[in-house]
Amino acid sequence: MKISTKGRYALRMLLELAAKQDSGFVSLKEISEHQNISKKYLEQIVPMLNKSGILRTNRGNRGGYMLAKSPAECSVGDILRATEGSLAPVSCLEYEYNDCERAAFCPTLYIWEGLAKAVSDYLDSVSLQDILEHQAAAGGDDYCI
Amino acid sequence: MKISTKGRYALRMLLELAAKQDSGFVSLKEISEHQNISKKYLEQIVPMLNKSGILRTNRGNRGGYMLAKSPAECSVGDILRATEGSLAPVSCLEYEYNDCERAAFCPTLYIWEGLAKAVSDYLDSVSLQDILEHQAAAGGDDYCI
DNA sequence: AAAAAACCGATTATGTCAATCGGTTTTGGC
DNA sequence: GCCAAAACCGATTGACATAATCGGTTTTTT
Repeated sequence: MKISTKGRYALRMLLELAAKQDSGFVSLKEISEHQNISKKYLEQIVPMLNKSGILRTNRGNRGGYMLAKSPAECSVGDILRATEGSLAPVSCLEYEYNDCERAAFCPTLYIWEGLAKAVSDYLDSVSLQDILEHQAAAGGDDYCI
Repeated sequence: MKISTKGRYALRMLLELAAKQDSGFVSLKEISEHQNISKKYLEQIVPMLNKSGILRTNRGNRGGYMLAKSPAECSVGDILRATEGSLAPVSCLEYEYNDCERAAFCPTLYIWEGLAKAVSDYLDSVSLQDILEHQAAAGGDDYCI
């Protein structure tokens, strides 16, 4: 039941972009140095966020990334779904339609559905904007992980 | 964010014990055959449940296991916490006291705390008894996983 | 033309998960 | 008392996902 580094790093990267919304495109080099995360590893995470329409890209010299939406419209749920593959707690809930033939008779399936809903509901309720505001009130920017 | 086979198998084993509450001690052989789970693998799971006071054991011939509490007192949260190691979504929340020196300044920590609470609250709200009743209404006993 | 950036994909190292193997100890029944 | 059946113990293996690195190509601005 762990969130992987991909998801956590993506969140940190996007929080930095959210804070620098008005500075135009920000390069991976800058993010990687600030966040102390390998640039090469971030390069692997970026396509996942692109595919979900979370990022806008500029290539070439002076290129970089910025948020495609406002921080308030960008939920932690969206970010983690894009980078974790899926937030489903069991594999049979990974796709929209459960193709397991025993699904109709599985006594525990509704438990996992309930858990998936609890997780999604919570993560969808928090936006990058919420975190920025919380951060402004608490005043830190030194990540545990 | 996946629940491992240990947790899922433990839940299935304990559901069988809950259903057979009045039959005295049930052997692993019987459970493993019913659930189609390797007996040897269940042997690895059992000590985790024992340590948490979920099971009662009888050794020797005619021995086996039974629930230490009533199914209504046994929550899915307790079972998964015992078998998954921890339900924490990030490692710095695995122990009661967060010993990470940056914890006070981490902008994302409160997100993970909120997620941990959402997960725990939901899983603690479901008991083996609830599943048995749901199962009686729906009528299946063929597990997906 | 050169520098800086995004992009691409292959490789490796590590670690956890899932499961198996080969035993020892305990206990009830004959 | 013996034996079969059960729980108990811990070491080993195989497979897979994670985390990260390496070595490049392409695009774009200056």
